[in-house]
Amino acid sequence: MRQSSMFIPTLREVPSEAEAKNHQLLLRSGFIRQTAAGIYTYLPLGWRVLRKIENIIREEMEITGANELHMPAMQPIELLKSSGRDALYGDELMKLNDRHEREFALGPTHEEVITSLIKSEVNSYRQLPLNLYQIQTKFRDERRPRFGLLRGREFIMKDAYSFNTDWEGLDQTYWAMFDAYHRIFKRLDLNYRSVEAESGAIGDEGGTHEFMALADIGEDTIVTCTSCDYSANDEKAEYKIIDEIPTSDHDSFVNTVEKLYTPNLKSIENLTQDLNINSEDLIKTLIYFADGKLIAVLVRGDREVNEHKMIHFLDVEQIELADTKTVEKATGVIPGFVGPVKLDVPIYVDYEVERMTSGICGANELNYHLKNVIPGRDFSIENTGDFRMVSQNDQCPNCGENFKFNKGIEIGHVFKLGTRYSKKLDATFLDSKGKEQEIIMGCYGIGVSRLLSAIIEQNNDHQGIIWPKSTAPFRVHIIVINKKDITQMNTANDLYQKLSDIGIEVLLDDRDERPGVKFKDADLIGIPYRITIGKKIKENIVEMKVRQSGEQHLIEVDESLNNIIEFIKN
RNA sequence: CGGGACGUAGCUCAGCUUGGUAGAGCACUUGGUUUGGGACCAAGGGGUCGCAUGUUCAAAUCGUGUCGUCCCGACCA
Repeated sequence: MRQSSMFIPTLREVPSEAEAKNHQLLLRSGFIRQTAAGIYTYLPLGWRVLRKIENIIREEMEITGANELHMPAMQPIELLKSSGRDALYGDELMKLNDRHEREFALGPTHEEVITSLIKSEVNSYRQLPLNLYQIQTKFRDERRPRFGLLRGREFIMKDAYSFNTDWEGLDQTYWAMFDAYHRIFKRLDLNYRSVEAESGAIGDEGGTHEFMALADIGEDTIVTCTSCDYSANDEKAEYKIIDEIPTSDHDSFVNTVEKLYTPNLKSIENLTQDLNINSEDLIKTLIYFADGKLIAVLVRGDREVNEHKMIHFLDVEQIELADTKTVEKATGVIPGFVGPVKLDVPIYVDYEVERMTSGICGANELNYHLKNVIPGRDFSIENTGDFRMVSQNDQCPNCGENFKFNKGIEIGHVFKLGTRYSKKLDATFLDSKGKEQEIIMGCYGIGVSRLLSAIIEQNNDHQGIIWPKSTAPFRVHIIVINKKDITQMNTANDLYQKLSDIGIEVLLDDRDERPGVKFKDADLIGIPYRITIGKKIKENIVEMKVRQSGEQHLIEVDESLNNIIEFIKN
């Protein structure tokens, strides 16, 4: 491709709308432009890279036996109602009406569409298993679109759906897809991890893994063991439960409960400072709505509640922190002074609190806390479990070694759905004995447009993007220093033609620009190999520079083709 | 959805405090000189200052509202 005829609007300055590195570079190097918050146009270079990513995905999907199809972005709302997901997604669904005032939604994913298709087309176990996928635009009206392509409201996703007759079959498909994802992300040269995960609004019945590209900008935290191969999203992460919880308040268990005057000390921080105590000696009481019902969750003062663990333990759909008014009504006091003693709300006690010898908690009375409160004696420890987030000092649940924490960008997610959707949509088949069974499903997503951001986030320097070979928009960038110099231009054209003939993608900078401009743009765009044709052409020499390492080579024109090919191959 | 910031030329920003006919750099057009790391000279084009409304003789500037964009948090694949 000749650069003079390609639309690559590079920017000298960083647009004020972009904060994240990958977003700045995508805009500056002319890969994307913003149309609205979280909605982008992919310019020629950006689209080229997206197609490369898609093709790698396609190749690996075909290996697993998945077939590509294409579903509509627009879905009748009834379809989403049938699974209950219209309510679950709520305002995140992009809705619209047709001329007959029929309501539609722009698909956030396609479980319902494909399940209803399979329901009408598949009747027999002989037609299964099936694995179908598409690469398509998805819509989610995010509360807060962020970081360019990382969290968009319109984005490109590869979504696959598998249909099996039994759980063993699903297991096979699931791990085949899991392996395919590893191959895909390796081919994309990403630094990533696969982790145990929570399933969110998609839902699962048999487990789920996420694939996380490591990056400080990532919105998720992943926990990995420093010794064994345990790794999990911190939403999911477990830890080794320790029986002995030391409490600094040693002799308190012999004492009776004592009331403390704590005016305006609402936060853990206030309390620890003012009373000169450790946050580990505090019992934090949080009032939640669990599917509309009020509950109280107790964790140690230095811990955070893990709402996902609560959802699983209580077997509910949703859990949400109660507002101040509700808390006041239920406990008689505002948040900050709530405690478990004589509390008229079901109490769920984290293991760690259960093991405390005694603690300090809210008194359910304004400006008062209670001291020497003993779990089991002063409040019920009937319902106990692991209800908290992991922390830096926790140990691996498998081997007991220390954890390492990283930030990650979720680039892929695989789910064992089981019968979650087939049950609700009544997608069944007749087994070999003529008995009606629900189809066992799995689904598998990759955030395609998000990958563009993730790759750049991991591959850049102060000059611009450094594309890995697998996804670079072109393999070689030829720069002609002076296009009016006939020898330079002829050599460039010749080399361009020869490389193109053997299938190497070349961008030829034949623009009438000064050398500095061309060099800056080349570094910004980040094509792996740059060949400069300039004044050394008089000595029959061209230059090659590797974007990644910065190393340079002088090459004789006559040998250039072979040398370049030799070099590019590795 | 809570908190905060910003909106002036295609881009980056100044002007606003103290109201008085809208600026710079880059980009763009034309001509010329240049050509190995974002050139130089000369001459140009381009903005109802996000929108609405109020105050005022007069609003980019002050007030109110609204829309948009970004950041932090909450939430979420």
